[in-house]
Amino acid sequence: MPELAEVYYYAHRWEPAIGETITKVRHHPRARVFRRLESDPAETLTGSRLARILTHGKQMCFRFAQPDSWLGVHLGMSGKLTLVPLPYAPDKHDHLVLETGGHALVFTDPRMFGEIRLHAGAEPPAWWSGLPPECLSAAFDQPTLDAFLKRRAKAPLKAVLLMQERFPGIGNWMADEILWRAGIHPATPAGSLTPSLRSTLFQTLKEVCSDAMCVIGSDWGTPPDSWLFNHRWQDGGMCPKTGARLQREEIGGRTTCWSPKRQPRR
DNA sequence: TCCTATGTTGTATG
DNA sequence: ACATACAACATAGG
Repeated sequence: MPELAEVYYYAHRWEPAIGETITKVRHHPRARVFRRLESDPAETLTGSRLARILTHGKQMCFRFAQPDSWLGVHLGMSGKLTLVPLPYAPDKHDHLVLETGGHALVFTDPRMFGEIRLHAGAEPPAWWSGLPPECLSAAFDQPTLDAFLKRRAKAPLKAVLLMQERFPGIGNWMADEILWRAGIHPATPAGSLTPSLRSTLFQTLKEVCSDAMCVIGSDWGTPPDSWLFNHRWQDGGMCPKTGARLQREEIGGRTTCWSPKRQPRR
């Protein structure tokens, strides 16, 4: 489900538990979400204190102290985090439940495309320290974008924007929103953009990321109808800019929505 | 019953 | 080695 801003939103559902100590850990070790686990959650986290909440694109990291450890969470397609009062009876798809004195911190994910990772020790694990620059950081600049578009020259832009190695946090709806605002057809080969369109794409990408963080980031706000967001989900939607019917088709392996008038195929 | 779903990874192919 | 395309993963809901 979640992209950049939704990930931030869900990560901070656990905020009230900062400073609290984990008294009990419940999990189903055989669930797919634990496929790359490198240490046992109960042994590693019990008695340890939640110190910090961090997010990076679609990745989350919860820092625990005394002893030090790193809990990674990826929500996949259907994952969520919630914080509920105790006592709490775990639901069918609650794969990890951390209990403190007052709260249950719950990771739930019916489809199990999400993932839980865990690393014990003071040094950050590679799965956290090796992430690419965030889209909203200064290190993500125009030359960075240009170089990547050149390397992925023949792939459709829609597929390229979904690559987390360069665009951490961008998902299906954000990619469509970016291309729609930029007026670029999603099937356009990444290497074929003029310098002027590359500049437009860069600015639009930053804008969509920052708008998403403002609207969804801390509370859950629904994006306004002036975005493509509210019109792209099902057949029959209308473009809020042109008033014409939106088109939907699979591009880059994902359902893609665009406005033919604004985003002409070249 | 059939289709879809805000994601990533492994594998095949060029 | 690199880039691209696609099946596979598992479940719920329309």
